[in-house]
Amino acid sequence: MVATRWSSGGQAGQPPQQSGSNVTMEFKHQPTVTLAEVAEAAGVGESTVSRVLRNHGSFSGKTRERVMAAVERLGYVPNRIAGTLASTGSRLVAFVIPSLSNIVFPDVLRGASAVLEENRYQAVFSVTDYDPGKEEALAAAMLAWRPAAVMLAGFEHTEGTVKMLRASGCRVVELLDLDGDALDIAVGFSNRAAGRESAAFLLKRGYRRIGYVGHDLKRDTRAGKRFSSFCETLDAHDAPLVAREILEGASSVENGRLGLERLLARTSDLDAVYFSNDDMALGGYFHCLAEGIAIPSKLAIFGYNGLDIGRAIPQPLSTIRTPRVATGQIAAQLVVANAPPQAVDLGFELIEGATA
Amino acid sequence: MVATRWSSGGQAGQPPQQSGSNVTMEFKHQPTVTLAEVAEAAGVGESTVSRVLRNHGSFSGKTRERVMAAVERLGYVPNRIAGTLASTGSRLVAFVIPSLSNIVFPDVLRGASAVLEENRYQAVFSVTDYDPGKEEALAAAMLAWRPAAVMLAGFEHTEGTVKMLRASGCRVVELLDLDGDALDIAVGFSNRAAGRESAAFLLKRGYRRIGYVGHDLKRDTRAGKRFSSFCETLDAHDAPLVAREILEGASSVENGRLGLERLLARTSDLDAVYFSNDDMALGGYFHCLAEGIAIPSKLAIFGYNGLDIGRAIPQPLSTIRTPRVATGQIAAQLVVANAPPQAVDLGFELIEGATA
DNA sequence: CACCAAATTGGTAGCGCTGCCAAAAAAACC
DNA sequence: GGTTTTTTTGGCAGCGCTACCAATTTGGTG
Repeated sequence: MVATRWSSGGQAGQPPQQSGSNVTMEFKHQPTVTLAEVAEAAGVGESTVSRVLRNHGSFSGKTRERVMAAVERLGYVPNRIAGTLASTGSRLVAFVIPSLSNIVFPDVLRGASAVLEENRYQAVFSVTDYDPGKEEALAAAMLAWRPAAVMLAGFEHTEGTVKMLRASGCRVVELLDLDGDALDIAVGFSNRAAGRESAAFLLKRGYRRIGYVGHDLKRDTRAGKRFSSFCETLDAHDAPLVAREILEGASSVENGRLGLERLLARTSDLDAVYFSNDDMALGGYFHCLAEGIAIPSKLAIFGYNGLDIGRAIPQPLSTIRTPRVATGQIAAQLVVANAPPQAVDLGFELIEGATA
Repeated sequence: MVATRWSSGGQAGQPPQQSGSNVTMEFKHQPTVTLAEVAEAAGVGESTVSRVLRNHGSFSGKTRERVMAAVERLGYVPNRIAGTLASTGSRLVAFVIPSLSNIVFPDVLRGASAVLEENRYQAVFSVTDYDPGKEEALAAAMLAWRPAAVMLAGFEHTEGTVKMLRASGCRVVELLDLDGDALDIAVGFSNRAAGRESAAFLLKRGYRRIGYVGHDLKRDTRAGKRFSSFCETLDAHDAPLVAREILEGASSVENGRLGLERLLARTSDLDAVYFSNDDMALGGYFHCLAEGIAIPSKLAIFGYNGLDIGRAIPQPLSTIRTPRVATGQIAAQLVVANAPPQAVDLGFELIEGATA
């Protein structure tokens, strides 16, 4: 694998080049049409226009027509900033997520975004990189937009974050975890149960010398919960974890591959390895493919997440499939409906696959 | 691969269950602290508080302390909705993206989000599902938030979208494409060049009987551009495309696998296959693994995107690596700097890999 | 045609903050 | 000490819209 060359003119990081065209175009905001102007043009009052546009309150058919005509003619676009300020409660929903590299979060956003768009809500987001301090800062910044709800990953937040969210008066949804006390609404599944069932499955299949390959557990606390209950279950069945390899940094296929390589270098007689998630597990799978390690006869592999790609490899990956998109959907539905505080358990599905 | 059971209490899709706890908690917005209250508490004027908080204009050290103390004591959180309305120009940046399933877009968001957060901008997004009509509707909804900029994928938009964006007066950034006329700013690379170079590479390697497996081209116009210039290049070298298999729906590993299977069923004597992207190519790769088709001696595989996973499989995938994160970063930087209209070519990198 | 209820409509006070301007206080200077 | 500058301050008019309320029109009734 060789990087041959960079192509097509510009190089990344170079000062941007300008296209030949219109360099002197608009730079500042041009005067924008307001509700008052529409009202004037339509020959009606401001509140009437507002009512027509929101289809709220009563107005006659011909008033409606005149207003819509004026809106069309002037190219009016309502200003939701002003609307939100004037009314009570915004239609913004804030997502404070750990990462966009881990497909889990785009999946959640995808589910939520579909529901929110249908209900004319707007999603805003920021990324914490799994840093609780950054989470606090970003949550604070989010609250400044007075969202209808803030959605966060899991239950582990700084005191400051919790205090702020409590005081904010907006809905709080904690996602993808159920092992802990919810601030308001929680939607997800139990990571402890997932760890437990993964262990139980491997034991049931007769594996006894089990190892673990994972990524940074202090940051990804949900992975940490899976791992600890996985170990507890092994202990309870008298087959304690034989070896572990924890890699710095985020989960990735490459880290999974590297992790398994290192683990086996130290402890070669394992019969199964539990990975912190499917990305890592795929790395392990590829390592075995490349090294000619027979799966699952020589070594079994078990992941977590149930990514689609796990079903497309020659031997379907044994894993636990989590309802990530549904988590986003349900969370959004509850927010839209202003549902009472509750914890919703979406469960998960154990996929037996062919690797364990 | 068998789905054994759903676990841990709840079932997905079932009516949400309530946790035993506090069902009667807060439902409506609690009174929130305003700037005026802080001013009162600190014994200064409103504008003074505003100046201190934004660190703008002048004020004495002790005034600053008193204000900050009051802010702390009351737990004041500035209201950016009001702030934005009162000032000129918002710090919202709107992303109207085709998909969150295709990793390309989370990658772009990731790059952009980092830069935006540093500059105290806020990202908002919505997802079009590659539907130009939906793009128009969502762009309109976005403009209602009076963003500083709207970021879209590519150049193919409806007339209505273009008109609206032009009239909006806000900055427009078109991402991931360079083959067309930009409305304002464009950041990306040439998909046509990518298609051309992919073809040139395969030809240079001596492949002559080349096929294509792709996903829905009408929707993903950038993939369409790559494909058409790929074909033109083959034609120009007297080795026209031998066969193609276009699958409905989004790109996925499974579709790639299925596509190659179908393609080979019809045309078995190909020596190389070009895929619409790496997801599809990985599917093809796995198909070959499963069927024992030797790569690249019996069949070569070439992708597009340069996903990390392509480097972790036993034979690194031959592909073109695109600067997705950088695209987001540069785009965000240009917006933050209010740069003049321009087209920035970030180029791409051809990875020779081991599959072609 | 007078009279009352229902359906429409317009006026206007904010929503919480910023930007401008003039007033007040502090510092510098003669 | 008296000015002139410079630095700090507070007041207040909006930003564009919604919510409330009162005014007006419409429609029906007796």
